[in-house]
Amino acid sequence: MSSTIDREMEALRIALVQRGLSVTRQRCRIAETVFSTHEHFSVDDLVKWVKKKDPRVGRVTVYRMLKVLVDAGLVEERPFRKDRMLYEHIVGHHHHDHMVCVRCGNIVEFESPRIEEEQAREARKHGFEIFHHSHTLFGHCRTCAGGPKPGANGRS
Amino acid sequence: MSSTIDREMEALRIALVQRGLSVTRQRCRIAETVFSTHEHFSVDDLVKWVKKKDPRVGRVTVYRMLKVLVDAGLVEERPFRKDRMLYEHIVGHHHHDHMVCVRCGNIVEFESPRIEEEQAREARKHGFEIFHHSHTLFGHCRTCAGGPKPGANGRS
DNA sequence: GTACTTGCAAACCCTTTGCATCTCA
DNA sequence: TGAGATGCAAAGGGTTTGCAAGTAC
Repeated sequence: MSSTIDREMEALRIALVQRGLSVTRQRCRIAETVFSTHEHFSVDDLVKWVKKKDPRVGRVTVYRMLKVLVDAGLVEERPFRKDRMLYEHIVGHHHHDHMVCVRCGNIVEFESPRIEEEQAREARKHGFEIFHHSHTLFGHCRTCAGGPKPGANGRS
Repeated sequence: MSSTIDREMEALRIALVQRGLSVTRQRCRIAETVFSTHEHFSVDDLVKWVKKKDPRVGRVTVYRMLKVLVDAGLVEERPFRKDRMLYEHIVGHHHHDHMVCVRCGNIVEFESPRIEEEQAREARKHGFEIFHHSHTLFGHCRTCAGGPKPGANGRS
């Protein structure tokens, strides 16, 4: 199982070298931490996790390392919240989109090849060249929507 | 033509009264300004436009009024930029999504009933109740992509 | 006249930057 | 050893809040 992380750490080292950046203790700790999570996290979350392993890693370094990880395509930004940026560790090239529960904050992932196709068609139609996209549904998850609802078709 | 704005101002007054809020000079100036634009704007843009009409309207009131307008469904937030929030005046119930050019900042609007359907199907599948969604493509617009590209099929 | 609104300034909070010290290569 | 990395503290920049003065109704 840890071989997945090993492979990702190898990809990281390559990414660093390609950019002329050094492989430092801090960068490795941060990357390891990111690679071992599959939740959406804030900078603050990441700082806490990393500091638990090694208190000698500073918040500023985490910010700077996240930029590198995003640039290398190992992490993606998720602008789900207006007060802070969230990040997600990207494994391989498996793409998915999100449904965010505005009540409990739960995040459900989904993927739809049909949407992707249709989206590509729309882009072509407008002469637009897609680099990446963000498709997010906001509402209530099964739990939050299901609670106080007998047979009705509720809406806030 | 201005009857459209008149109708929207009427809707605004109703929205205010329903919320137990007063119809003040500032709120009217801000709403008029929002209703007469169809571009995506930042708080700063709006403050400038409103102050041009009436310098006695403060930035804080604009922030507060935008919250009311969003809550009333007359304006929507567009989290296209990480450094500041953008807003858009919603006319009627005509929904559309966006393609944002990361080079020139140009915003192209598109709509696809097929995507909407597929999206609703995905939500149903996960027991998710959609309130609103955000679907944004980031890349190069026709102009920016068309420049230095002979026949290639570029991707970042 | 009273309760709500406004707007200034200051506070907040996330993020970035300046700079002296430290570390990788 | 030297260029690059780190981390502290402070600055930056958008957004929110406290509060006294002003306004709608």
